[in-house]
Amino acid sequence: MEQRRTIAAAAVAVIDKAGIDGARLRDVAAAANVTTGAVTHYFDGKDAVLEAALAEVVRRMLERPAPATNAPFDSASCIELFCGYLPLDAQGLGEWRVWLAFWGRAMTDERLAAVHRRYYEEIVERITHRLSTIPGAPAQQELGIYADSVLSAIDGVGTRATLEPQSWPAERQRRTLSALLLPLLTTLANGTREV
Amino acid sequence: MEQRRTIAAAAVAVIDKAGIDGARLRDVAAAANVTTGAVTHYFDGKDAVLEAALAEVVRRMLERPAPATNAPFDSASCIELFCGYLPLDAQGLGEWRVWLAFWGRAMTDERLAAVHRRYYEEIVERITHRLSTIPGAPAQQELGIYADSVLSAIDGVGTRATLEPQSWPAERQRRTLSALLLPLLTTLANGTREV
Amino acid sequence: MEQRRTIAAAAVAVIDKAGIDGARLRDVAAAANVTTGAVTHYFDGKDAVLEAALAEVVRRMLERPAPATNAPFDSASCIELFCGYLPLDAQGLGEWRVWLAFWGRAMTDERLAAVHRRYYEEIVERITHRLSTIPGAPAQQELGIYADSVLSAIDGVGTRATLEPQSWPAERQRRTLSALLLPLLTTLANGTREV
Amino acid sequence: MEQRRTIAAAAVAVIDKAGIDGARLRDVAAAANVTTGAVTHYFDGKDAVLEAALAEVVRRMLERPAPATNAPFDSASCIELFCGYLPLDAQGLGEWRVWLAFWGRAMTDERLAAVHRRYYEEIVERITHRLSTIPGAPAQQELGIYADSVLSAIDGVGTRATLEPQSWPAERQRRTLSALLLPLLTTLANGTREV
DNA sequence: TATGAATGAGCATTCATTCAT
DNA sequence: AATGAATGAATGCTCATTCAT
Repeated sequence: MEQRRTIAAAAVAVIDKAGIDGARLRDVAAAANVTTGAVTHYFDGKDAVLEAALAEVVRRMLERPAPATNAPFDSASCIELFCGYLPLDAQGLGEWRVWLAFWGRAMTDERLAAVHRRYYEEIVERITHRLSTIPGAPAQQELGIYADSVLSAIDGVGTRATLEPQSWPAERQRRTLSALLLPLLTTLANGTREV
Repeated sequence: MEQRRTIAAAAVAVIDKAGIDGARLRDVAAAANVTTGAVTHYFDGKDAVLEAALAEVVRRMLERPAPATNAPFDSASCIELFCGYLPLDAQGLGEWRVWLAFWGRAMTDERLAAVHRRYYEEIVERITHRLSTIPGAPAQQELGIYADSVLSAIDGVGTRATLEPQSWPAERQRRTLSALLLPLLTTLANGTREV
Repeated sequence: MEQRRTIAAAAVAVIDKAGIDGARLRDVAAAANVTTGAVTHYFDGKDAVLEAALAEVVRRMLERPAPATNAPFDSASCIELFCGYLPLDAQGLGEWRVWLAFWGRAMTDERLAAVHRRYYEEIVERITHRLSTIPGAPAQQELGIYADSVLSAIDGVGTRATLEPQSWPAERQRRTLSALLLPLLTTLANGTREV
Repeated sequence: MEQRRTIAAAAVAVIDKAGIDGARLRDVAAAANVTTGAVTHYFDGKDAVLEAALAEVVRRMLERPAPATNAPFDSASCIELFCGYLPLDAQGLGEWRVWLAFWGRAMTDERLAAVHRRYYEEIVERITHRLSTIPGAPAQQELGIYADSVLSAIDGVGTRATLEPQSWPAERQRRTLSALLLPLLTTLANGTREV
């Protein structure tokens, strides 16, 4: 149903503004221009709305970055690709805020944790695929540790930038992620694997 | 008052178990072996209790890692030092769980955000100090970008390990952080700065 | 309309299963294989559906017992006739369950109370008619007290059997009703009236 | 706690007036001169309040009738004792209204059903004890069927009188119960057992 | 200092009812 | 005649907070 998507999007907006704790179903309904009854008509309850909101954010985060090109490998453009996952603009920041707000809940809510795991699997796969285009890169299987590293770098920078957005403009995020990944990619490209 | 500390510690335990949303003041009181009245006697309200709980976790996280030695620089031991901030054991995981649970709230609660910022400043200072012991390291001022990188790496790995503890035993955390930081430290030690 | 009857029957089934409080119009609609809109199309509201359900049960209860025969009076067969009103089998129990569920509502709902009264009038009349076949029975008018007695006996046994169906198989119901009515009928047949 | 009893009594009053369906926790609280919070402070929820209300009514019903005397057996006074269980006055009617309102719920609520069963056991025991004082009465064990009969008679008359209080003044209830029980007691006293 | 009974505003949730199709 | 999405008032329940002791 189209309304489900609308309500989920409204929930994302409300969580972005008020946090998960401050997100009331009434506000979600108002943001979606429907009544509270409509919300519970489309969802089994608040938890279901929250889960849909998380899924909505995940969907957006996955749609955002430019798809991997077939151009020959280049460290700078590779890093730029990874920067696409960072909260560089207002929209990205909004998504990260909601995404990060769910972490606290995912620890005590198995359904949310499951959505999380699925998202990370997808992201890791994408990163792995990208890294596999590096000339001299190790076998797909061995790339896992590097994909984990890249994802951790993105998460670390993204987290900091989300929690202190004033101090972390896009440029600082890019610089920090580059500082972390450039040596890694160089090492990887040189075939020097000494983990 | 000693009781304040007791209650804050109890709050940490409750949040670890039930999450911030599931943390009721009654449970905190019960965990501290006091009455609800005692809690509101020592604190102005729930937010104050939460803030104290966050401060308690921060205190523990800062006390945990071994202090920087004056031994000559060594990449492996330097990384091992940073690993000390990761959720390698049950206790560390408990702290990270609470710490991470607060991120969602810090985005909409300025007081919590302030505690956060202060903690990061302290951590960044420590990391910077450690990096400054690297032979051929750039000036203290220029080290900021590297300190940010190291902290982001720790946060990224720690976050993932906290959210998927089953899949992230200590060894995997160490390996991933090493993969990220070893090339960085090597670059830094070589004096090659090309960010 | 035939649909009214279908919906009323569905309501009876739902009330039997979930009780009056647990009977939702949605479930009634589902049980009747129609939509909620159809229910409110044929009835003015929930109360009207409930009233129709009660009427349906009353209709069934009146249809159940064998019609009085013209055979010469016989205490045993007379009692057996009255036993026909008891919840002796699964179907009868289902009717009694719904019937009894309505008593609670009838006390605060005049419309339901009216259906009740009409049903009792009909039953009393039937019982009176049956008693009037007893040789030496008093005048129709005086029989009222005995009809009330018989009806009370039936209600008392039926109530208990409905509330504790496990402990009240058909045989126990018959035995109890017989113990109550046999002395009464004997007294009546002897013309000894000393109320 | 004394308050539990107060609230339970208030619940009985509300149910008497509005029925179980119309009994809102807010009204119960108001009737008890406490807030809704106090109600849920003393009870786990609405069901618990209802259960307590039922228990309160049962307690009252058991306290009402005069205790069996040791006077020599007398049919009239024995019946008068049983009449003590009928809704002869306003207070008794109120208790019966609530008691009867619960029947509908007891069929789908095991906890309420359990309270019911316990009450009936107690009543049956009392009646059995009373019947055992009849000269020439059968053994205690055999009295069960008669106790069931007496209880059914009381329930039948009480039910009718509760549902149609206008038509069933005390006198009519007494007369009907007498008509039912006098032949039974006579039969019993004569030692003629032919059930 | 400390208690814990009591408060009551705020919330999700239920469900009969409506109405455009 | 029939649909079923949408409504929104009504209600139970939670829980931080208060206050008399």
